[in-house]
Amino acid sequence: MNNTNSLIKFYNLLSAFYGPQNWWPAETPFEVIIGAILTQNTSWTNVEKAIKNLRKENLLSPEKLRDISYLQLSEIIRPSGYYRIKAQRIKAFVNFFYENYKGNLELLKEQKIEKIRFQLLSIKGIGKETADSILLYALEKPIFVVDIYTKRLLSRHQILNFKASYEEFQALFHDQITPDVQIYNEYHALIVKVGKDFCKATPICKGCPLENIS
DNA sequence: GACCAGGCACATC
DNA sequence: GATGTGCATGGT
Repeated sequence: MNNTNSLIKFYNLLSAFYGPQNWWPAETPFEVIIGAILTQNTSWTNVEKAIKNLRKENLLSPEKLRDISYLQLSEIIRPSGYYRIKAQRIKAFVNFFYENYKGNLELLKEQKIEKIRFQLLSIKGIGKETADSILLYALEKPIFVVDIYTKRLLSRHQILNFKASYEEFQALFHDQITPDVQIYNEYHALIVKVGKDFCKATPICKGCPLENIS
């Protein structure tokens, strides 16, 4: 199969099989950012417990997270795992957010995508996937999010070696799919969905909508 | 009890 | 640049 067409074919098959994913599962863009940090190497069900705790304590705002102590925050997000380090990371983001943008998402959103990405990556605890998740799902910028499922899926379909760089995976999507926030949103969500169903660390290819491709 | 989950930073070679 | 390790809870 021609790789130029395969990513589009994958998308069409996944979209037909699963339908709309309605991502990101959050009530506000700010909540997306917090969720993006909490879900690092962590199952979403655990993140949900932490988000639920935050909501119960009415902490899902920049001001509240700025003012709460690190120790209290870490206990509240404990169910998400890595809770001490994640509390630091949330604090680091919120500090950056106030120092540079007064805690105002609209101000952040006005900036150029390259500038935002560079600034996010300079925050300790925010790497490429988290930065791109924030850009796409919270700030609605057309950038593709590469995650473990993306690497498994494309490597298993012989499109790219699993050990290829984040940028190489991302470039495939950017080159082969016209940048579009809604399409990138849906595609990444579909990859996570099919990944959870079929493309785990030990894959189950039987029944996968992409089972018979290439 | 082992394995896995929507990463990242840091040490070492 | 590549590889190894710590970080941690909760579901299967």
